[in-house]
Amino acid sequence: MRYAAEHKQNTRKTLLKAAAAAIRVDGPDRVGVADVMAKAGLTHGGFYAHFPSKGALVAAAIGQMFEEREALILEASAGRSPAEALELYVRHYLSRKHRDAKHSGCPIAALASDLPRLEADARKRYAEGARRIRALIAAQFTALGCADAGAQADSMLAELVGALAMARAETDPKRSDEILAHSQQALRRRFGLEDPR
Amino acid sequence: MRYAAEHKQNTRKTLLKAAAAAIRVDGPDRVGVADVMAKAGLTHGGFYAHFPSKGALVAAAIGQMFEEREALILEASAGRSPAEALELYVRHYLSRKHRDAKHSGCPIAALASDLPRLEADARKRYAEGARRIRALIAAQFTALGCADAGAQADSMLAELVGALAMARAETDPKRSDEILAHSQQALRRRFGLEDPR
DNA sequence: AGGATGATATGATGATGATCATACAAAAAC
DNA sequence: GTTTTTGTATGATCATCATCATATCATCCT
Repeated sequence: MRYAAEHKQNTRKTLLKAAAAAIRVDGPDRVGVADVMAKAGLTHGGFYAHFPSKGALVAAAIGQMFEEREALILEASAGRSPAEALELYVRHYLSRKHRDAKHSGCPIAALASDLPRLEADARKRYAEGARRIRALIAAQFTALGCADAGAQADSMLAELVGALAMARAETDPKRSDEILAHSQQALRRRFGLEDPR
Repeated sequence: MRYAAEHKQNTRKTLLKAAAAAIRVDGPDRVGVADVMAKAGLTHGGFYAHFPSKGALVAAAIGQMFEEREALILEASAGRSPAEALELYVRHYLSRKHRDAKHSGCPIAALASDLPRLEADARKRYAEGARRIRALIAAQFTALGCADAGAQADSMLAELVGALAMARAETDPKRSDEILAHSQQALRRRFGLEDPR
């Protein structure tokens, strides 16, 4: 059937969003083409009208995740001082809510160990996305007058990603909370972020 | 054919080691039963004489990885002061060698994002292993006279794991080296570890 | 020596999943 | 109103993989 002019683009976007959510939760290997199509209310056959292969979908979905994330970060830091923005980022990143919202959280943490196994295209998108997020953090450090803003951003991001991943892997809820709290405390102290509570 | 009394146990151990290496490199989903058997010089059919299911193999292999790692850590810290042991651990963890040795490196980083997707058995083994490694680090902090050794260990481990995972995901070798170096520098400073060079 | 044992091999089964050829249906163009 | 056009659906194909039933065959035990 013939659809409105932008229909295909809309469908593509829907597929990307569905894939971005599913891949974060279940990983690139456990997510099937048919799953993604079904989540968009379609059947598996039409998939190849939108993407040349599953690998291309995975790569594009990774791009989508980072776009979503960047938009969220920019929105959250708008109109805030650098210190406030950083404090908010850390607080959200290491919250129970973020830990439990695997379908929409930070792609760096969600896919950290999957990445080295993916094909070149997907790896490139991920690396670029990670660099952009790192740049957003570094910009705040620069605004704070830090000399080595890039190094600070790398270190902060590493602890954020590691703590979130470990908290998600931990089976004991109390220990999981503790992991988040300990890194939150450490990050606040070492970057001089005030606790607004 | 009838084999020596401990032959089956030896084979089991061989399978576990092969699985432990393969799973770290390719992930639990991309590693097939036949792959593991082939790496042990056997054919796929005999697998179920050793493990009841693939899931059981994955869980046992995760246990194996942590055993290997703990032994390595204990060996490396034997006869060293707490500060020396911590410094060495950080230096090795964030080395290019560790980054590039995916088949034998720290399982926490290698499987971080796979874990939440595995079955309960595997998750338990991983969580226990992570707790034991954390305890080894915490013990060094305690020996150094730290009051909140557990919190310090959590924070250090988080940055180690995050930095290694991100360095492995990065496609640009220079940036990858930088990520390792920045976290190494940050960890040294904040925990007062001397650079022996 | 010869049968029993037990680890491994062979080969099959059923499920799942990526890919693709072809059919369809309805809006748009005339 | 008829003809194109073009997203989507149907159904098939081929590969991979976990699982398991059964066969093999060298050694141990009697």
